[in-house]
Amino acid sequence: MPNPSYRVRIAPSPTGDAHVGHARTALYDYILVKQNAGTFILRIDDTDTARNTATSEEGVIRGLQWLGLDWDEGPDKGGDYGPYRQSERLDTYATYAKELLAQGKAYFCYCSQEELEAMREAQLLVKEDPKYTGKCRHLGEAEKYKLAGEGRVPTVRLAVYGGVVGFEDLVRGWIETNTSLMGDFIILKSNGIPVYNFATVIDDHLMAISHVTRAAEHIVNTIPQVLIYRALSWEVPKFAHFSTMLNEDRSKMSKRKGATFIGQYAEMGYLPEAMLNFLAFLGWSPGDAGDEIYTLDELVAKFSLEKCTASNAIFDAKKLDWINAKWIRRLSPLDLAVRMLPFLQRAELTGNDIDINWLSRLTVLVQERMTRLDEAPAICALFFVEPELPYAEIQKALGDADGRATLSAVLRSLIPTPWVESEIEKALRALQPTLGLSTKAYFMTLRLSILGSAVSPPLFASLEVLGKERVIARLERTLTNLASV
RNA sequence: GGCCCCAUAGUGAAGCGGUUAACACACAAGCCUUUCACGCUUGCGACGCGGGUUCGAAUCCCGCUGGGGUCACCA
Repeated sequence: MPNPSYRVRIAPSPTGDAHVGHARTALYDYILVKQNAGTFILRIDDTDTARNTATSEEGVIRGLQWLGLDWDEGPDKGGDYGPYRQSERLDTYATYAKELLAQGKAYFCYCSQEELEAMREAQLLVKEDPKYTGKCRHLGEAEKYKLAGEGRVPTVRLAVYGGVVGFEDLVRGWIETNTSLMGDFIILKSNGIPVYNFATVIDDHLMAISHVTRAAEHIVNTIPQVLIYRALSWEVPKFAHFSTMLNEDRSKMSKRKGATFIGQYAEMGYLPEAMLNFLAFLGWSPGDAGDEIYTLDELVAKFSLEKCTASNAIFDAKKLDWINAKWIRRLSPLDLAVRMLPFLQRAELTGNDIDINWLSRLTVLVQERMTRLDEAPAICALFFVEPELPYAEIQKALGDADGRATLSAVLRSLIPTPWVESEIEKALRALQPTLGLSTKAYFMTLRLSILGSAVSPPLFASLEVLGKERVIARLERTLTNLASV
């Protein structure tokens, strides 16, 4: 049942490119929204002034756009709940911090970083779990005045009173912990900028987010967030924490080990359709038997949070390859040609002046032979540049047969042949019985002599696409060189 | 180390107290075939360990082990 009150957000921090983990969360968000005729929101969580970069916001946006996961509200689109960049909402956070301060639910903390570090070390020394002692919680006005007079700029901490606090997770069930294990935590840094947990709560509430979806590493953040919701007397949204994606060695996916940014996958020649398909099945499955090739629409039809797994999943590049190959085969030749073109251009096999219809004909020949777009240059090269012809191999394929005579006959038969696959095949087959070569040896000789390799797309169709002139030229080249061997 | 999450073949997973423990990728073999690839068929291969509960546990409970996360004026 569609429910327009579904408001789901993806909230990346612009400290890098779009990560594959973000991509999967965004995909699930997108699906949830589509299923419920809801609203998908992009919010930029840029409260980390030290690590933000302007270009990474663009990178994140570009990545999501490449995947085709379009949002309804965001910094680039506007919306009724803006601004959508946390750095532009600082006054809002300050307002709520003041409210909590006024109610005595939060307080100023004048401790310096050095003092905090010293406290931590002292606690560690006596084997206590380090947590803020609450030293500044009950400071009198005079003391505050004095500390401020020393030039100390305070942070704001939320007073935590202990007790068991929990929340319902849509993929994991009830999760709780004893908050007496945590100290009063900072909600506003001394520079006036809120800490992630505080800003997130304020924004999720003000933006009327119904479902807070994110990766499992945020589970521990949820408890302090629940505390903030309570302090503000706000209702908590629904939470869903998805499994962590791991490298093949079971470590967390990181930039150091293989590709983690979706831009990298685009460059390697993965299709966005394949990427989405693959990511969807990492941490979720429809629960029925059958192949796992799904379009976005099919995912929207089948997905449910209840079927998400809570256990970590290893990012299996081999399976991604298989899905990508499947998707490449699903594209129309023209579509594939258009997508292959940038890879051919990057390899300098062609420029912009290429005939896309001719490329489509070539595409048909290589479509079933590619798992990634970046293989296109290697597979297609023989149609663009003159290959080295492997004379020794040709000689070997010929065996005892006379190479000169054989190729001359082929040349004579091909020159008058109308240049379409069926005619080429007819002519070439008709010639075979007169040559005293086995079918295998005959076609291998032709393949090596014209296509330059024992491994190639189908012979007759390749000749057609190559064009009569180039075929004749290559045969003549072989003929000359064989003669001189 | 404390706290939290997780645990079915190499990988992704189905399973929800009684099954010959699905399916998909990978791997192996065969078929198809003028090469490669596609496709098809078959095969290999799993409930981490130990206690309970029960007539009966992959399924429920406890412990252990293992993996992951998190312990910041990062998000």
